[in-house]
Amino acid sequence: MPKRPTERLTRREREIMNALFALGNRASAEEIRARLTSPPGDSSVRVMLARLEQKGWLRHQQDGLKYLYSATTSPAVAKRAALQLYLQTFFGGSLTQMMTALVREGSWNDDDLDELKREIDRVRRERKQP
Amino acid sequence: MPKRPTERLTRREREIMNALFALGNRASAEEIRARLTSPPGDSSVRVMLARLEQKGWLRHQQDGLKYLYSATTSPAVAKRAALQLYLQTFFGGSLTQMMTALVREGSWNDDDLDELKREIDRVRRERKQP
DNA sequence: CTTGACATGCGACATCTGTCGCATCTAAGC
DNA sequence: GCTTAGATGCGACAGATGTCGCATGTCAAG
Repeated sequence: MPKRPTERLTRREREIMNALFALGNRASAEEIRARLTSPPGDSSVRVMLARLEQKGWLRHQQDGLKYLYSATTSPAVAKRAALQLYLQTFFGGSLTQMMTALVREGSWNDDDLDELKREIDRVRRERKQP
Repeated sequence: MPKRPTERLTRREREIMNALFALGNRASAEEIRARLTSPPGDSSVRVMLARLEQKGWLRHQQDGLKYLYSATTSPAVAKRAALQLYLQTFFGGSLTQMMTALVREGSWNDDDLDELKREIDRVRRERKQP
């Protein structure tokens, strides 16, 4: 009966979820609090965490005295959703367009570019034999 | 005297800004409204637009009878900020890591991969002569 | 057993959000 | 000159949001 996340996230709630993902989807109230902009009191953060859990976005597990929180939605799914929104907003939904733009605009060193090329070749090679 | 955006954006406000960028940073209230999830009444949207303008995130210009809105922050800057947040949240801030991950996970066709490689080569070549 | 250091969670509350109805104001057509 | 279609913006308002203080509970050290 882990309730499915339904209601939408507020600004602070979204911020908390992001912090949680940045922390590897496993963190205490205090670790999360430290990552928030203008960190509110610990009390406030725990209220938000409780609300998020209530809404079905989080679960917690006891760890000694404290709770460790993690998202019910997997990071992979959240990551994909966030990217989708970003693409839709700034690149008309085109992943290719974004990639080429980033290659062009990013500040890359030769090693990065090499690695990227290697990755491309590897993917293409694996594609040949399905 | 175009006031600098200061206060933070609410969920709906963020959604409106995103819609505006997706529309090429130049759109009417109605065009924006159509892009929102569970579009509210037109009256509501115009209140939000007015608030955003009040807060310094938007400006408007008359176009016949109606207003055309655009962000005071350039799309380029907004794009960069959004990416930064995404990277921080899901890839520890590493652009390289994200790129290789996307090459690996994305569903690419050969043309896309070719174009990407070509872009990489072009960037590397231009780098050689600074 | 008392005390401290940490945690959780409840109740309260000022403010912000999101939404709408309606009064107005053009511009164009009868 | 009326009327109509399409816009803007004001005032109101219920409910959501974000914050905190404090009561409570637990473990470990004195």
